[in-house]
Amino acid sequence: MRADAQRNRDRIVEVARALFRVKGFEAVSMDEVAKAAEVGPGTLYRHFATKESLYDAVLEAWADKVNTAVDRALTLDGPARERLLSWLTDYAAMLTEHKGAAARITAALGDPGSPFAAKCRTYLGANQRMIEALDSALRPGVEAIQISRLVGGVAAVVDNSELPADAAASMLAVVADGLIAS
Amino acid sequence: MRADAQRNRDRIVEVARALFRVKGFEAVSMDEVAKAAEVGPGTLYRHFATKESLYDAVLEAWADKVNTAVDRALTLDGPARERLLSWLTDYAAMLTEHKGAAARITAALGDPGSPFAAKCRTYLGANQRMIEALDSALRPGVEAIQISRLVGGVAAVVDNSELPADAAASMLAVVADGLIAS
DNA sequence: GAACTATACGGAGACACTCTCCGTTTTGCA
DNA sequence: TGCAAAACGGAGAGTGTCTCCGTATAGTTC
Repeated sequence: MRADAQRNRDRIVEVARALFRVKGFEAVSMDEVAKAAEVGPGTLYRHFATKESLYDAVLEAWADKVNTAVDRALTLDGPARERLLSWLTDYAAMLTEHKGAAARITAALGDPGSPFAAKCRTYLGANQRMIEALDSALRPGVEAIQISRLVGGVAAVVDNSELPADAAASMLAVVADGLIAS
Repeated sequence: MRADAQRNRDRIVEVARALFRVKGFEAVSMDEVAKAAEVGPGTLYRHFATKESLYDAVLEAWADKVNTAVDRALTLDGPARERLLSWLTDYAAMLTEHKGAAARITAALGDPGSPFAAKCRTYLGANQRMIEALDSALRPGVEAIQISRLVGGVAAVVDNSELPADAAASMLAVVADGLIAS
């Protein structure tokens, strides 16, 4: 890639990240991103064929955070319920970090053709590791995609309604209790 | 209201209901509704100032179904868990009946200014009746809005990803177990 | 049943948004 | 320095929501 192209691409992603984070996916127009990055719409669309693929690039650094968080959660001591709840809380917090991301990523969970497919694999893998670690403490037959969808659903509600952290926590507590074998 | 206006209004709602149910909220344009109802865009927008208010009118008959369903659920016998799960399943099914409705109604739960506010009150009331009926079988401190949000979140995920009924059932089972006092 | 007025109709179009085409400019290499 | 390939960016096509306003119609009054 030519130096000017690389510069423009980097600037677009940086500017778009700031806009998306604050205003959410829908509320940011591609023209707005192009203007803020001081490029023409044509340039923007050559780098990112659709608005979703731009969003995907914005979320790129994010998969790392998930893996770091699950590593941390796996090393914690304590009862299974506490460890699970701690992980689900971190997980939901990361999903709501960018407005609109939770619903989008969760909707893409079963769709390998989605632009967010790589993010989904990361999330599913993280939940799978958690399942294996907690093992017999969980209800039998629980799958990573179920956990991903449940927490994704909670995160999407929190995100859409802009709920405070304690509302999220009380919903996650219900989910965690439901996931623990009784 | 003049007779021709009433005729047009009725036809618009009828046509819009059919379109929304199949294609979902986003995929139906107001022009499309106007053409199908054989009125001009101006007429459509005089009756329904926004697309959301048209959707609200389409869902009008729906509140009755919720109240009927909760009445039925309250008369059932059996263990609390079964009764709760039966109600949550019905509730989720009604939310996913119209594509896109679950996320929209759930997002409006805490917003009295939303066009869906009346629907939200119906849902919250139904869950409140269920809470009172199950009483001590539920975890302490659970509120109608929590249940509404949890099930709304599950329904939105099911709707977005077009999941089969058994995927919905396994998620609702987790939620129901989490809601039952342990 | 004719005239009149308030009400409703409907199409042209303003505005916003996503995305494309193509003439112009810039870059990096020979 | 010259040149080909790559990238730029703006005009505009296509689609969507929603508005304005001249025209048509319903319902009332005589």
